[in-house]
Amino acid sequence: MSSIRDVAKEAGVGVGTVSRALNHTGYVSPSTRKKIEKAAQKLEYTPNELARNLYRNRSGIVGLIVPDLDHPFFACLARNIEMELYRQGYKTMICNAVGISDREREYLDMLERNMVDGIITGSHCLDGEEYLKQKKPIVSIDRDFGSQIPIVGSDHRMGGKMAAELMIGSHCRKVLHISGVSPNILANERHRMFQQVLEERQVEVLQFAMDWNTFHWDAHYRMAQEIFEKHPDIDGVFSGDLGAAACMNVALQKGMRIPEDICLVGFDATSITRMVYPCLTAIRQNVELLAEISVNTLLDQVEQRKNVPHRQILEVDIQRGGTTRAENQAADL
Amino acid sequence: MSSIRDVAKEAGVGVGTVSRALNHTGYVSPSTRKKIEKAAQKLEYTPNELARNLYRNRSGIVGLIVPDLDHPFFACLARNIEMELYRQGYKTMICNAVGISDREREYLDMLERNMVDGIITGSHCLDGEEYLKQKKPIVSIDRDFGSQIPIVGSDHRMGGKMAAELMIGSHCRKVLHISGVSPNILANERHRMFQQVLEERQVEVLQFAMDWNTFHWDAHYRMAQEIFEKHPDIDGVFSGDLGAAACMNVALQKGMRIPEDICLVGFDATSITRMVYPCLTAIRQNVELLAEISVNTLLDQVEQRKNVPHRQILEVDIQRGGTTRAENQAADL
DNA sequence: CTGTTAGCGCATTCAC
DNA sequence: GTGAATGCGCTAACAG
Repeated sequence: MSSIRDVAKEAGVGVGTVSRALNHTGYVSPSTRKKIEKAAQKLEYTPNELARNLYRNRSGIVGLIVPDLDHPFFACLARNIEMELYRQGYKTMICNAVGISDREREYLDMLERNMVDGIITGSHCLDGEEYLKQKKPIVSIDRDFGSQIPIVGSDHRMGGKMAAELMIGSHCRKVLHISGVSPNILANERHRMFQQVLEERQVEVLQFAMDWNTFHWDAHYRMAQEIFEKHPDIDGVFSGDLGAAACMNVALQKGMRIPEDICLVGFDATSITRMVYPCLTAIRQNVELLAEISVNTLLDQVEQRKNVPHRQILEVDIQRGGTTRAENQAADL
Repeated sequence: MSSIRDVAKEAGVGVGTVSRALNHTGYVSPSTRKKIEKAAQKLEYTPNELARNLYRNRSGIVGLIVPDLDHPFFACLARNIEMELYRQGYKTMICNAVGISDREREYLDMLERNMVDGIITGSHCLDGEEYLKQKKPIVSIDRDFGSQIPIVGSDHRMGGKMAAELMIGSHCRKVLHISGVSPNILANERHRMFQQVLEERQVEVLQFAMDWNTFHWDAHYRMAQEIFEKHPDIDGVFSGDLGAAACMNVALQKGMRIPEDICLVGFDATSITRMVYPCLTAIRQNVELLAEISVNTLLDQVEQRKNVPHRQILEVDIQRGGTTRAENQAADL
């Protein structure tokens, strides 16, 4: 671990010159530059990022908090965010919150400790207050923490409407609606809208609340079993991809035909919707754009490039699969 | 951003005392401790991790390189590794390599720059040489870089054998075997073994090579379509979960019955094998243990706790699903 | 164009 | 018990 000093000594110059030469900042004569580069090479000099960070008081790291990495939507989101951050010269530190609010809090602490330059959070365990205390940049995905923290998310309202219309177009009469329960998240608008549109058309809607912090498959599967035990007569399901896939699995197991006996619509349109057979009809979130905008909104603040809007809502669209009927499509959006 | 100096001034003591008091290291009288704590609270002092890192010459961050976060196996692995690292007081910096060897290389650079204390790599793009140059701790998952770098992985040999016996037990006569191509990875033993066992029993095996660095669903799906076009008469498929699921999807689409017309066995047994219907029979890797051992092997080096074994191979087991026949199970393992 | 100096914030000697 | 001094490795300002 040779330092810049060793290089300076080896090249017979001052440390400042070495710094300028190696960073291509400021003037340095071609001849001394050569000497320095040679010395650096000889000593296998590599700059110490830790020292640089201290001086600059920034780490070039962005914290990303997700509820669970092992969930198709968040895995995909994390991937895209990581790539966009990388493209812009930042590293991603990841935090799997899995319903442990302590972990979320500790990540916020890292903000104050200058460990990370900013945070993008897709988790919702912690009280809004904890977030509002922060002075460094934060971007929230899908949850509204109030005017202080920029939020970016999908148009859940439209998503709920689209899903409802898919149900109507499929002639469903009794649909089950699985929703999480968490305050101030955009997803709530989707749930409200879905129910409203269907009830206007006299379609019965059964609500099924799922613990918001449950993300793994087995829990979804057990839930699906419970659902069909309690409500064997439903003819439609709207849920996150995982919930819809689980219901589909149980329905098939019970010998139900899709979409004749039951229609299913997922939300997110992650790749799992295309793995199951028939492919799951789903409302698609634009994850790539979500990632890009989250990152830019954060970095605009970190680098003080410009002011950021408080709220950015992205369009959603329909991924048609084989779990809804195509006839009589609702065209009056 | 008040520093330890401000606190010292506020409390009317020296910086050294503040440091000792706040870190609970060394003696400090109860009365001055009180003063210091009060001052710290008043100034909202938070230690600057960046400065600490420089002094200690370590960051407490471990780099994790995966081919693609948006792949069920690696997402799950990353999740478990992150949690184990967290449990042991480390943060995880994630790198999605997606076949871009530059990114992998840059991560290795971060090692030398003291940005991360060690690396766990599950990616395979880069030449082994690049890795061998490193002096700081590295742990490889599934790829053998030679005696310098510890490797941890699953017993692919046994996995291949188990899969072969599942095929035999299902009376397959012509199975398609999808394998990636990459040198020095443990998975190669699985491929070799699978073929060997089947050929000993006069079962025909068609090899299908897939680009190792392709991980997303659509590519797998297209591959599956190509496979059934070229080989409509196969009655068995062995592949990674994604490949098996894709083949299953296409087979169902073609009206084939499972497992009567075609049997499928996946490798990894990620949650997607339980999403599809019927559930996919698969050889399970013990991801939790894989994560735990990788982390411990790395940290044993980072913290110089003890010497680590060069090679650690974990058992695999069978997750029985509905895509193979249960009769005539091979019991002679 | 280049060398010297002064911190970035902290933790650890070592005298007192 | 405690304070002052030293340095982790680097960069930027300032004289030369």
